[in-house]
Amino acid sequence: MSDAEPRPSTDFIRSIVNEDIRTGKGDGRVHTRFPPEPNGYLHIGHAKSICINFGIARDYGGKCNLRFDDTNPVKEEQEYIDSIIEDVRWLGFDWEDRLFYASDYFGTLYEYAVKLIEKGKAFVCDQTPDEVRECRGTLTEPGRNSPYRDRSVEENIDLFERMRAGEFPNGARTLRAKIDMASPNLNMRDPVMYRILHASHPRTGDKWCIYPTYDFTHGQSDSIEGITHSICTMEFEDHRPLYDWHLDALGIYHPRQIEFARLNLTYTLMSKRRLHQLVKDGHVTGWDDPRMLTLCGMRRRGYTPEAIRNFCDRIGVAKADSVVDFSFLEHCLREDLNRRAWRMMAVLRPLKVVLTNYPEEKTEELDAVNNPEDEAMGTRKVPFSRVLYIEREDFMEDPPKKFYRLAPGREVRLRYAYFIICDEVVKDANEEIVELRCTYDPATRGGDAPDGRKVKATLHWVSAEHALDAEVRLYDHLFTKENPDEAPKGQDFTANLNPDSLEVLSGCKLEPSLSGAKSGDLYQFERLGYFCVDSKDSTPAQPVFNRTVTLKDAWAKAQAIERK
RNA sequence: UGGGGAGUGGCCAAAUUGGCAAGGCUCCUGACUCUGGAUCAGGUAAUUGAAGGUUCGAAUCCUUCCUCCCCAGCCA
Repeated sequence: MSDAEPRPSTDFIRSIVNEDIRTGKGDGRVHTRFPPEPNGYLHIGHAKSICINFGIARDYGGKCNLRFDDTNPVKEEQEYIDSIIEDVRWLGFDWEDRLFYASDYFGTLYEYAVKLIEKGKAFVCDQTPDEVRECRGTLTEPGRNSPYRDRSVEENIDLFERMRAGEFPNGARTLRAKIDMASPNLNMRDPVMYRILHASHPRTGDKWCIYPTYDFTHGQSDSIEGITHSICTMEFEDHRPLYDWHLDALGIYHPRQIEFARLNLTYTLMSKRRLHQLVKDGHVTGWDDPRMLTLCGMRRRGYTPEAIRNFCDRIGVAKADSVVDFSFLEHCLREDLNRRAWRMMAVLRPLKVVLTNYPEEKTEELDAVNNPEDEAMGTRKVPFSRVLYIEREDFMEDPPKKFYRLAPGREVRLRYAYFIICDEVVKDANEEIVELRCTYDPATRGGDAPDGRKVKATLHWVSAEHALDAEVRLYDHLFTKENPDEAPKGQDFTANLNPDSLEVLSGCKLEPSLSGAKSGDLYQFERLGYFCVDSKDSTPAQPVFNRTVTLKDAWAKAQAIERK
């Protein structure tokens, strides 16, 4: 094995896992978890986290739990729980019987809290939110102790029990960890462990009126589940000392928290707050709008789980802030679609072509390849007749040098059909081109000339008589700027919304094989891009297709550069 | 001006721990082609944030500095 493959480099998290296994930490066990808060829909950034957590479990023969971090009933809803379960499953991951909720542990967490009170490591504080803020200090100044910090264990226990019993209104008291108000890490300045929230919880209903905070919940939940590596994003790095403090104070099993940089993508926004805003303010049609980088939006757009997973596996895992080019996501998408999608012909902006030397009543069935990348996908028949549609942009009356499609007097090939020559351009009163009159060469049936002559272009087409009508939705980036947050003074990201992010085309002409198209089928409309049936709005009578992504298009690119 | 992180071609990102700067995306050529797709071949692009220092040798070690990100929710 002299020319061994260079071993794929391991990211820093896997290096840590390797080291832990080598040193026998945790008996060589690997157990991760994906811990979403059910307060919104999952997006491509979550996919990265999902792929890391489930991927590491898979690679090391370990396990990965799905755990909802549902400690804030005022923001969380069953709708989100349902969508998250659906999306993680769709992405292709399996948590077997390990679907958990932090709320499953509310009882245990309460006991843990009592334990810390008994150890003198927690106290009930009567300060108002404003007073807490007041005493917290600033980035450069230490905080001051709460006047309630030195209550007796008995009084703390009594008050905490009464908090639980519902004796006090929201915000009246909190349970706080007794750590260090002078800590340079603000998270360590006696952080709140429990707050009073008279709110109904999607899972526990009205059983509780006090709820543990993230900091008092996450590590203990990890501990309870026997998590070995608790992987989260960088903004929690400051919380790690607190994560560790709770676990040590409690003296329970202590997982290790590891932080990585969250995903950013050009032309897209990832924060849930702003995703909410886009939906709420009607800039998109919903969480599953195909322009959204939510998993449900991407699914509706035609992204495959395979493409998303491959993308996540290839972008790498590191701690430095980064912004991945959107074109890389598209690259991964096309790579998958190219080898799986059925090739079809569809004309989006039809231009009528009449073959003047083709018999009026005649129809032929021509053979077309379903996928040149995969012979096993076979061939199909495509009907051909005297009147056809071609793409408007495939004809130019007065073409520039680099344009080598159809033009007056020029010969091109109709894919899988015949060579045709354009003899005449028919215009209406407004000088609009409404029809092309062409002649075909019967000897070129199937697309090859027996005399060996070549044509520069091959066009897609659809027989008018046999065509299916459809609506096609073309999508572009939701934002015009690589960084949507880069807005003019006084304006926010909505100033960068792309007015052309959606273009709806009606009266598109599809080849008849598409009549059986159903949601989830992957298609390439030849020379145009990849398309899918819209899962919401399409009906057999009125089909609606979404453009998932265009094909790479050297001609379009050259034109775009020329226009600049 | 406290604390915590991070800086490697335009964008991600490796570099077996001091040994002669991978790979992918983008971009540009060319070949091939019944998709201006795919594929194949090649190319442009990095004094590794900066300056000093140690060393035969530094992206890796030491000093100083610069820049960016996160933290003052009873959100996660």
